[in-house]
Amino acid sequence: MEKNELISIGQCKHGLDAKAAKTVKQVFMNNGSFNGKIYALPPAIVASIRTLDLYQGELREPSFQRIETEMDVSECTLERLMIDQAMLPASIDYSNPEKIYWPKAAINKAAYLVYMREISAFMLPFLQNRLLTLIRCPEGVEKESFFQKHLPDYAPAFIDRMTVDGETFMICNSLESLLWFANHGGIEFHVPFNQADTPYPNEIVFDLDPPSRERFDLAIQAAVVIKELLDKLQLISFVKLSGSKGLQIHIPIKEKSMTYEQTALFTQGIAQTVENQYANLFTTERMKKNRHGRLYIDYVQHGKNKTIVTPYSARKKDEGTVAAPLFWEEVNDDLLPQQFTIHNVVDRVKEKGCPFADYQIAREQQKLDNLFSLLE
DNA sequence: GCTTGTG
DNA sequence: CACAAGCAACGCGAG
DNA sequence: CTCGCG
Repeated sequence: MEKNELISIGQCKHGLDAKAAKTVKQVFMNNGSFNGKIYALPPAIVASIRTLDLYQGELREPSFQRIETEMDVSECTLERLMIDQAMLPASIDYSNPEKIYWPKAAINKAAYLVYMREISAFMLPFLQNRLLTLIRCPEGVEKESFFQKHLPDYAPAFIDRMTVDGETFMICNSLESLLWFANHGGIEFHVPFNQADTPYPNEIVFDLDPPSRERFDLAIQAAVVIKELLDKLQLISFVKLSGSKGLQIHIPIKEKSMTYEQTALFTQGIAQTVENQYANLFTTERMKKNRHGRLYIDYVQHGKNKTIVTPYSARKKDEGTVAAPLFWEEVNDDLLPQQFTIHNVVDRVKEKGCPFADYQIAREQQKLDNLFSLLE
C-alpha cells in the first residue's frame, strides 16, 4: 500500500444526533472546498466509528461514535483498522502495528497480531499451564533475536507465572497473555513436555530433522516408518510440520502414566529400531560430521528441561511458516516443509478443522500396555 | 520492546 | 541526554 | 579448561 494514499472504506451516516450532525455539517461547509456537489476537507478530523466488520472494502453498518480530539490523522492507518476490527483484547496497548516482522513474506506486526488472535483457540491448549520459552524478534525475524524464560518485572498482572527457587517463569494461559507476548515481539513459543505443577511428562515427541529442506523426503519416510511402529503398539499419534525443515510426531500420554526416564527409554528404543532398519537413511548420531547426510532422529530432544515448539507457533523463518498440525494422510510426497504459513493456516483450520482437535481426548484414551511390555 | 547501566 | 547491553540452558565432544 | 552445538 502506497504511503499517504487515502483508502475509502465507505460512508457513515448513522449515529449522529441532530445537534452533532449540524455541527459536523457546519464544519464542512465553513472550511471545506465545494465542487458543486460535495464539501471536501483534507484529512484532519479523527472520529471513532462503530462497525460490524470490513466486508469487501466497505464498513458494514457503520455508526458514528465520537470525535477523537486527542488523536492525529496519521494514526488512522490500515494496520490500525486491522487491529481494531480483529477484536483484539483492548487491555493491551499495541505498538508499531506497521512494523515489518517478516520482510520476505510481507507480514507486518498488525497481521501477526491478527493471526495470533484468530489461531489462539487452537494454540492456547498446548501452552496451558506449561513454562514458556519465547524467542523474541522485536525488530523482525531478520534482525537480532533472543530467548526469554523469566518473567520481566514490568509484565502485567494478567500474565500467569511460577516461581521456582527464587526464579519466576512465564506461563501463557490466556488470549491476553498470548497477545501481550506477541506485541513484545514473541515469535516462537516453546514449552516442555510436562505441565508446570508436575515433574511427569504428558506427551512424547519425536523430532525428525533432515539435514536440509531439500531432503524433506527423509522426514516423510521416517514419519511413515515411525507411525507404523506406533500403530503396531496401538498408540495414538499426531504429526506436525516443525515450520523449519522437518516433522514432529506427538504422542499424548495420561498425566503421571510415565516418568521422563521411561519416555527416554521408549524414544531411544524407537529411534534405534528405525536406525537399525534403515541405516542408510536415518541416524541417532549426535555428531554432525558422522551423519553423512542422513536424517537425525533427535531422541535426546525429548526429555527433562527440553522444549518443543508449540503447535501453530510462528517460526523465525523468512517465509512466515508456522508449526502446522497435519492430518496423517497429508504426510506424503506432495507435502512441502514450507507449505503452511501465517497467510494460510487460519483459513485451513476453518475449512478442514484442526488435525490436533482430538489431542486431549487421545491423551485420556491412550493405552500404554504395549509400550510398557516393549520396555521390559 | 523495554529496562537498566554507562558516558 | 544518548547510547548499548541484556533478555536460556545444559550436556557433551572436540580442541 | 573453554568453545561450539543442538
